[in-house]
Amino acid sequence: MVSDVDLVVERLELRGHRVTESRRRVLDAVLAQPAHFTVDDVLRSTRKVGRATVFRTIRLLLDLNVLCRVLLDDGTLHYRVSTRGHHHHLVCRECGRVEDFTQCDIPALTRQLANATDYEIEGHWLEVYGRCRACQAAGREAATVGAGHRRA
Amino acid sequence: MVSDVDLVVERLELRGHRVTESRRRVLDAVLAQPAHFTVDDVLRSTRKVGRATVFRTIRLLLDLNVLCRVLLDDGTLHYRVSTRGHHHHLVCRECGRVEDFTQCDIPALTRQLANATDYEIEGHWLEVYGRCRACQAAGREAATVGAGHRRA
DNA sequence: TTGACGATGAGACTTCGTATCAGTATTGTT
DNA sequence: AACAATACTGATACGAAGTCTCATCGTCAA
Repeated sequence: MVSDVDLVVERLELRGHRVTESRRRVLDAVLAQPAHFTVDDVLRSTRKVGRATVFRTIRLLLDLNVLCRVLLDDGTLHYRVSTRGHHHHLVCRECGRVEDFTQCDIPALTRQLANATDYEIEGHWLEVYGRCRACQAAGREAATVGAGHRRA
Repeated sequence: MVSDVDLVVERLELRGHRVTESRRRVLDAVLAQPAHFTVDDVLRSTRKVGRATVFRTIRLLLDLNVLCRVLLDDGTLHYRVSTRGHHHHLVCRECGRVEDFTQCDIPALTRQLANATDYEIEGHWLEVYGRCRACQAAGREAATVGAGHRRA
């Protein structure tokens, strides 16, 4: 829904932020990325923008809910253009493809938890990992490396 | 269940790892920590053990399921002695207290998702954030700092 | 046109973690 | 007991990810 440059620009302005050349460059780069990406990917494709500015802009876009964070199961943090409000990610461990989903029954869980613990639940973070259909079909056996989390 | 030094030592030996002085120091330090801690906390309380060894040992303990990782909502990674198998965390945003829980209906979610997406679900990561009873009672209003994620 | 202030970029710095590597300790074998 | 093989260690260099500082610049509004 909010995947369009103009909409983001509008949102920036509404919040009193300036729409500068640098920000536009970062924004273009971000929107041109594949499904998910690291800050480094953006850095590499915005050669005329300072490192700090790229980080600042990405943080800004997070605050504006234009981007969301995707936690890969090796612990690395990626970013993704956020196409809806609250959602979660289903990440393929093999090819890295990401699906969004919203149909988790988290409200029920929240109620359950609140009852059981007396906490006032304010938010949650859920990432699900698996193998997408294509990777299953390709028959490649997942490496199944113990329970360890190692970096790429 | 596995919060005892001897049990961990046994587990190490079973897996063919040596129980060295350094490992014992790290283990003691870890078990002496409060509910959750960073690697740095452990580093500070194990003065005679090398930095690399502390990291290595913590990774080892993760592999042995003696520790698990807790993702705080500011994005920082903490560790916690794992008292049961698969579980999730409910973290108080104010005081940092952590409760474990297992009663989430993730199997149902998994089935649902598998049907809807044709993924083969292999794992997930869920962290829930809120305010514990004590913090609510203390009446301290949560700072409500926009949607930003800032470090401590 | 001037002043205030937001934004920028270069680069130093911090934090968290891994890789390297020479040296030490332990183990099993004979 | 001697030995080689191997596990482990700590110092340190390195790397990735991100923040902070600060002088400078651009833009808006009076």
